[in-house]
Amino acid sequence: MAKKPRSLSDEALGLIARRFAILSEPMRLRLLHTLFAGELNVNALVKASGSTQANVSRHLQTLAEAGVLSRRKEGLQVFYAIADPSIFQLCELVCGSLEKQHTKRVEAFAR
Amino acid sequence: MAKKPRSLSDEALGLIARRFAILSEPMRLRLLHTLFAGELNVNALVKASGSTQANVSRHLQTLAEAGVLSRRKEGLQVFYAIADPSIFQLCELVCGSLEKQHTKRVEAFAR
DNA sequence: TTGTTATATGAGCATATACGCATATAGTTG
DNA sequence: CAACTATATGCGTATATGCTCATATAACAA
Repeated sequence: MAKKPRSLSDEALGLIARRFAILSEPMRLRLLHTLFAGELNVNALVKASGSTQANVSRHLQTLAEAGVLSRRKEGLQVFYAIADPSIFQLCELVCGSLEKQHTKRVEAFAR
Repeated sequence: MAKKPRSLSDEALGLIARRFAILSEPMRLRLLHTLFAGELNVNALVKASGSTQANVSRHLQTLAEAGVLSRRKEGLQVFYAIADPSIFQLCELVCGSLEKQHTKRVEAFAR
């Protein structure tokens, strides 16, 4: 069922492209990677990322609006967590693909 | 082994982000989707995409440079094909995730 | 050679967005 | 109420990139 050819509308293509665009910024990937260990508040993410509070806040909002992160307010603090588990698999897939590419390049020079 | 926590360098994050950026344009996704059926030359892709020859050529080059497509010259024509099979899984994952999101939204209104 | 076809590319324009700075808002404490 | 903390946001700027138009290049044919 997962293998049947899909016919994609312009709207669907736009949504898919948007999802990839969300993941196309190194700073957002760093935040996601930090959140792989579990829920964190903004301040913790600011410290872990080495970026500014304003910048981190904006990226978190972008990720939350896209449904990638969940947002939970507790007093003064806001906690973000990964809401879409497919993110793990997406990153694993891309990492694996890039590693394979790199291996092939190395082998091409080694012969 | 695939589940061990990865520690990602800035360079690795940049490469991963770059791969996602490659997939973040609707026109490139349309070209990839068309190529799911098999190898095609530029002209066929121009017709299938409804875009201009210059634009399609540029996008194909972007995808080929990223290692997503392969390039084969035969006389006057150039044939492109999907070189990285992980693309199929990436698109399936994203489509599945977006469908799930949509379903949840519908259910939220239905209650 | 000249002409024709298929593809690639240089230049300019328009748009999107990441970032920094300053400030606003919300919640807590006194 | 004021003061403090945690987070969000408005604005300006710089950069990246997608698109169009025109032209260049490459391969083939006559």
